[in-house]
Amino acid sequence: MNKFFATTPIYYVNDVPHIGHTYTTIAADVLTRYHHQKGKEAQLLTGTDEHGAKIAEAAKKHGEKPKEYADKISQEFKKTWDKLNINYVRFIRTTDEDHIKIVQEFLLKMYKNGAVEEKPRLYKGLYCVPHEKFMSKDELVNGLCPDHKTAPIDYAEENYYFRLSDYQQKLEQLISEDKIKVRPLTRKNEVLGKIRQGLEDISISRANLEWGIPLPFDTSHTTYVWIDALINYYTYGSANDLWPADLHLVGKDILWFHSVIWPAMLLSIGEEPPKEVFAHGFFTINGEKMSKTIGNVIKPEELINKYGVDGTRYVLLAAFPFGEDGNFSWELFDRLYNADLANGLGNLVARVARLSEKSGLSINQDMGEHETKDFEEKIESLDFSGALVVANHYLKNIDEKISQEKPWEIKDKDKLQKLLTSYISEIVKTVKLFQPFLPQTAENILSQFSGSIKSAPPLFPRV
RNA sequence: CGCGGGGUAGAGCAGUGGUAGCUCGUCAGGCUCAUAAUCUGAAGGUCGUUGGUUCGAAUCCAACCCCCGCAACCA
Repeated sequence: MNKFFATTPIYYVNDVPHIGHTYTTIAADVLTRYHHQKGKEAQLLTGTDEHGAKIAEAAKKHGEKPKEYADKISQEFKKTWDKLNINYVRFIRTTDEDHIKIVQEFLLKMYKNGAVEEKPRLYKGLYCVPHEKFMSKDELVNGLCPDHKTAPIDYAEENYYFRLSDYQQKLEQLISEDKIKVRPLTRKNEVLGKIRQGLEDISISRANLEWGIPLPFDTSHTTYVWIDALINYYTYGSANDLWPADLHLVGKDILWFHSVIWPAMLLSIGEEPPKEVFAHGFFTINGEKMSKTIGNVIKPEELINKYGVDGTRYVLLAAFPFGEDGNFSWELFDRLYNADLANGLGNLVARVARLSEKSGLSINQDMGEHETKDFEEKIESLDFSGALVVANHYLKNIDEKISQEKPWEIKDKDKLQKLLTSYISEIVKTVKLFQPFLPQTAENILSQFSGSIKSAPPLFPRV
């Protein structure tokens, strides 16, 4: 029980990383680091999702093979996470050999257990390629897909179906009893409501698409990309004795796949469903939906350039309650960065370091840790912004105490050093709370406050 | 009548029956160790609207208005 296995979604390589991917990944990393700090064997899995018609098409447009194209974009994600100090245990790709093998084993089990219909069904209809799904006539506007403004193609193909409807009762029970914890609660209710409206069997294969994993029981079909993608968690988890996953962190758009379809797939092969699925909110950008068409997509580099790696990690999680939508604006993020990091933590460290340096203080003892249930409860329920409010209160208290005690007026060296040591003790304890959020900064501060203390350049220059 | 969430100070939020709170911003004052920082204090809200229950409602009930999610390039 002493493990914590968390996942981010694996990101689809039709798009380079943006603030949304970054948000999910940082949250997952913070939580994993927190559990690690608590002494658990905590592991974070992330990666990229690379199959499907959309990728095949995008590659073609660039005059590349799908794999070459996927390699390139996948690399972008990996580079971004490395830059952001994401401590993943593995960067999994759906084109990895072990994944392909596990997908095939998984599907074969499903098939043998009768969870997949023996024969494919013929499906005729209008197919929207960018959507990768069939569309009904009344979804179309003037014969075009309302989202993509393209005409769907007449299409008939045979698909294998997963008997999802068989799991309706079981899923309803597991979710309502929190055996599969779906969070936040509003999402749980939403999912339950939708389940009660009835589950339909779903297609899990494509007949005319080469860029995918062949079905083990009918190699003329490839695995539908979503099915392939979900299994990634199990590819790593099962091979490393980590299953079931403790947490799938997802965006609210893909909650259904993770809380319903994926658990049903696992049940169909006799495996345990994930313990928790948490869906966080989305960003709007200055009040508008973030979209490539509007062109208001925020890239992680823009954030890093302005706030630094730790600043970016902090500001994203501190800005809004996790789980709800938040409206991004540079003004808001600037304010938050200046108030909490530059004026708060950064300045406090600077003022105490300077006073300590002047008095020739040297620290050689372990400062211990805060006992703070409040903080723990918040972070363990993924209330990151709430947890940070708690941590910032500690800092505020130290600032107040310094202003009251006026150490700069104290001439008696022993008395002064005793005071300073008490400040440092409080700072160090608090910094440990910040550590999962600000791993590099925390390390810097901890080393600055051990041994003979020196002033240092600002940790967080004002923006 | 598909299901659900929400509307509280300039901003972001907390507050589920008992004199409206937090963080930021604004204004005034103090301090000088510090990143024009920090500390103290103040201003600022008829808690979406209307009606009801109650000794008492942001909090319960009803109706209405407005935003949003499930529901559609995408986290």
